[in-house]
Amino acid sequence: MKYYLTVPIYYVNAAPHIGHFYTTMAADLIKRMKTMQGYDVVLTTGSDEHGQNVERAARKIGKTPEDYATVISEEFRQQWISSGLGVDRFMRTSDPRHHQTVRWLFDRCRQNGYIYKGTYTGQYCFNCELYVNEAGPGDPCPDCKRPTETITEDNYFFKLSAFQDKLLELYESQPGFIQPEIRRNEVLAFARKGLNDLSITRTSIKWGIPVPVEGSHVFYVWFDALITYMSAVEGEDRWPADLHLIGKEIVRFHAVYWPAFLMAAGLPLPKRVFAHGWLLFENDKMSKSRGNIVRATPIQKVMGADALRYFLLREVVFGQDGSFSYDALVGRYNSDLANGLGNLVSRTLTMIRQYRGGVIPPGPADAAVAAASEAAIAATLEAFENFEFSKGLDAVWSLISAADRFIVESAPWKLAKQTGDEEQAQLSRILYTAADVVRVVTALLTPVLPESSARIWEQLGIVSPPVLNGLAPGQLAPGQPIGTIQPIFPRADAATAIDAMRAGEAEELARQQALLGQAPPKADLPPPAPLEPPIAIDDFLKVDMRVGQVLSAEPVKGADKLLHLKIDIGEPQPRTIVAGIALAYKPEQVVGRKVAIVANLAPRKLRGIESQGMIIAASLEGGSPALVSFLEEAPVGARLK
RNA sequence: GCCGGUGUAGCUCAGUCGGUUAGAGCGACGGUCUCAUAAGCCGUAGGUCGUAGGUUCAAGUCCUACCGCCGGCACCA
Repeated sequence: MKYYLTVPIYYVNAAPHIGHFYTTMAADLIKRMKTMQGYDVVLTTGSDEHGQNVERAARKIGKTPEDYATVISEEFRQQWISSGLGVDRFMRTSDPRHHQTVRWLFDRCRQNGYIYKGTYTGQYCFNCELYVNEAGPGDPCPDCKRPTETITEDNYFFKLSAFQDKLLELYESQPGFIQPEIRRNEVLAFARKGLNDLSITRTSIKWGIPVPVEGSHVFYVWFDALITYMSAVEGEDRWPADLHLIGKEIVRFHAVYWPAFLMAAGLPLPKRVFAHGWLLFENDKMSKSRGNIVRATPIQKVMGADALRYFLLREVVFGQDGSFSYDALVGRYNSDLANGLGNLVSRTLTMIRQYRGGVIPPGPADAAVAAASEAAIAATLEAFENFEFSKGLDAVWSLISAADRFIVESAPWKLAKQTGDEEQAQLSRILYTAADVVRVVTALLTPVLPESSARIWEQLGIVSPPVLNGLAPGQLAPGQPIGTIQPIFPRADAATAIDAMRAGEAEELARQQALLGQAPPKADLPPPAPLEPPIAIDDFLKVDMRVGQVLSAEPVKGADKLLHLKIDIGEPQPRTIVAGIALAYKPEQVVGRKVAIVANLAPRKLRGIESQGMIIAASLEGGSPALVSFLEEAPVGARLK
């Protein structure tokens, strides 16, 4: 039985962070689970290396795109190795074998009549490498908001429009093709609206896969990157994939374009596309501009690789957005792993050592506990099969909790003080029951906690760990000696651990930035607005700017952006100024504050109030203002020049 | 603007086909055992189930409107 799953190949424009880790770790978990069920599993990922952004980033630090991409690609590969993630094939889009597969697929689509050559004139976003059909000259890109540029170029087009019906039929006939449901609804809505043909080549880019025959064209990113799923296993009889595991932001490419490409080429389609949600950092979207991206490595170093895996799978409902925070991580670790699992292992083994000389005593297991084990096994496996990892883990922990309760209720330490045969046999059964739960729990957790479960097997004295198929309570073999007892999850001091993670994070960030070139690529910052034409000093001096102090501020009725300000600039009467800063500043935040105003601006009525000047503020991303202020003492009325 | 999702304890979330007194974990507080990692176990507090209507013998659950948040599409800048 074969099982082929993929995670996206990652773009070398950024170094690996916890978001990349999340997807790949989930795939590793599925792989381990399938392997334990007897499948022959292959997991692929790789690096997406082409495109103008990479060209630019490389040039900025004086490297060729190849060299630059190689460094970052290697960084990703190392990340998976050091995190213990079982990536079997790693395909780089720059790999000649991949180029061959892309060109082969293109030829097949063309032979089947789904490729044609056309001319595109219109707006183009160089950052996203995206044609913006609807936009007019100068309009911003709908994705990244940078200005688009007008271009005219010859392209090859893919007849996506020809596949609307076939795709809809696919979604209908295979309801599980796109999961979860919410993503499926989106794709359905998108496809039902009608599909436009897709330009799949670019002449404006050099760094890419050359289109057959046409020297000056290279393939567009999505007619390149997706195909690594095939090129990675070329000649292995693996295609089609059983599962593409992706983030929700690339659903359309995987659920619409990709099956269409494959249909056009007459190739089998993947069985399933599963899109997980985003990882937020303390409830904010992680982004470079916020500077709140977190890396996996420092967390793993402090808390252990398994702790991070456990946290992400337990805390975040797979498929939905979820948030990561150091606090929550340490909390989960202490309450679930240390106090729960770790402590159960420890107390069970210690009693076996003390009361039974370190040898697993004979059973049978307590009937009620065995029933709880059986229920937990079924619930966990079913949940895992449906990728409901948090639910599955919940079921495991309810078994751990049942075992703790059983131990307290049967109080083996009291029986240990009694010498009667019946009491001693009873004690053996209790210890056996507890140890058997540890065995069941550890087997269920093996795909989730690979390192820790290996250590538990060792301490339990089990040489060949059980597989998931056929796992049942009461199968622990009595008579075997246990190993050396050591804490699996020592309790962590929150403050110390969090400090260590933050410090490690800062180091790791610096290391990654060095790899990417001294300054990290600024590609995601919009270019500053173009400068106004030069003016003479006299022109500037016509603008009379003064230091003012806000005396009062109140909202303007019927306008959510406006504040009605009274500002003292040293005149007998304070100025009335209506400023569009209400979204960024509450009235009480500006009262008393020194600001800079344009004092000789012609008055203007805003919402019925005459505004006698304007307040100076920097215009930030998204249009929100940042008021100018003074570090030194600036007397009211002083002129700015 | 259209479509979809969502709103339940301090936090994260369950809650089936409408059916007794709305649950769990974490956190807080109190008690208790001693095998265990200051762990475990028992208990307590904490809820106008977003708001307002409606259907019903009965509504967290179904319907309508509105509000908040998230997402998709369209639009605006």
